[in-house]
Amino acid sequence: MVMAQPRKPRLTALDWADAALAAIREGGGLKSVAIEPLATRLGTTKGSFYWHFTNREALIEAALSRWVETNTDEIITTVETEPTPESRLRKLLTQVTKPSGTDPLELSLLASKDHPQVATALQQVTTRRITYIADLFENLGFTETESRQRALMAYSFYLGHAQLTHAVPSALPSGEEFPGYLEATVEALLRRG
Amino acid sequence: MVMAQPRKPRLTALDWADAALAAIREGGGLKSVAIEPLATRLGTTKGSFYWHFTNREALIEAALSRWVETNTDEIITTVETEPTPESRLRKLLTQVTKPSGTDPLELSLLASKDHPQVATALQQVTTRRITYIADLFENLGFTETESRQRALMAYSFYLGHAQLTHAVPSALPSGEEFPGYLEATVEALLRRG
DNA sequence: AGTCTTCCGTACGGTAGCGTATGGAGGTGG
DNA sequence: CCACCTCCATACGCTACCGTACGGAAGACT
Repeated sequence: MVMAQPRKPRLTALDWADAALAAIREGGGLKSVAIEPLATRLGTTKGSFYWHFTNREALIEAALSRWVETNTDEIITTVETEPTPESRLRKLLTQVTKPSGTDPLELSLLASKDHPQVATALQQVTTRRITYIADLFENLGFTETESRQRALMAYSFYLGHAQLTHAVPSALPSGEEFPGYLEATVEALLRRG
Repeated sequence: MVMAQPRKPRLTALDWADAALAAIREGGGLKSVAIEPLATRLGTTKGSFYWHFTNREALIEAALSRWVETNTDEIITTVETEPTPESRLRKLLTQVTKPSGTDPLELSLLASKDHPQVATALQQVTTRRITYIADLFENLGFTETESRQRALMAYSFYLGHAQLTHAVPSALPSGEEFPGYLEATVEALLRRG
């Protein structure tokens, strides 16, 4: 009798790219994109990897491209269902500041910002996001300069908050205090001179 | 005739600790605290290192202790010369947001936050700073809760701004636009409901 | 001067990962 | 069914670094 074998699956380049992203997420940086450990994790060997990619850099390139494409869109599309610009901004900040709202992958990439390919990926994602937030403020009636300023404040706040969430969570308001904190922040961002 | 020899200096543990901090600063993370390269840089060998320290962890420990002691004090003391709480807050934000105002070492440590010793060091420094900023707000007449909220906003903003400064500087207001941006931020933090 | 302690140089073995070479299994088309 | 192509396994050499062992130089002490 033949047992249902775990059916050794042939891998694709995408499988490797996703595994690399998972490794970055969990390992906290680009350093954990190591071929041999990844191979073990995928239940295969380096032989597979070097068939699909020429070297480690190529894998990183593929993984980062995949990240740039897939990460921001989903958040923006969910936020876009909100009716008014203000509710969108509120929803956006609520989403991204809740403890589980920040993908560790993002912080891992910030931690690896010295790597040139990561730098360009961050560049793209960051400018895109800031532009989107600035548009929200413009739709609220702020001037272009004001909008860009407040978008930057909001995004800087988000980045710092994400850092604190994962590095010093005890410094943040907990549980029931949190909504008030977030509301105070939104107010500060929306209040006019 | 005897040339003035470079006088081979005996090293101390502190020399190694400082070299480690420099390596973290320039290398962008804890990973660049590597004994053999450090030895080369100090013009010595591993033999020296393993005399002063038992292993790499001990060096990291020493370096981080040194950082925790020496980093925040200087900034706070300079700021304390300002007369009013508001001018102190303004000065503080001005200092830490100017492009050269953020020590890359700090970002390098945030990038290595997964390391347990780095985590505790960050914990100490962060809570100390946030407490100090919250005190400033309290002296401005805000309630304790408001003060803590705004201190967190300010500190999160600082962290995010630091990230952007070093990762995507092109996203930030440049040159002559910067003072206005900073002023708008300070206003947002100070404005009352 | 002789001894003792401090500090460092050097040689060694061990681990982790990159990249290469090469053979072979298993599916696919003629 | 045979030749071929796709994909993977294995073995190898190479680099970088950690930690240990041990000997020796150079000042300090008497």
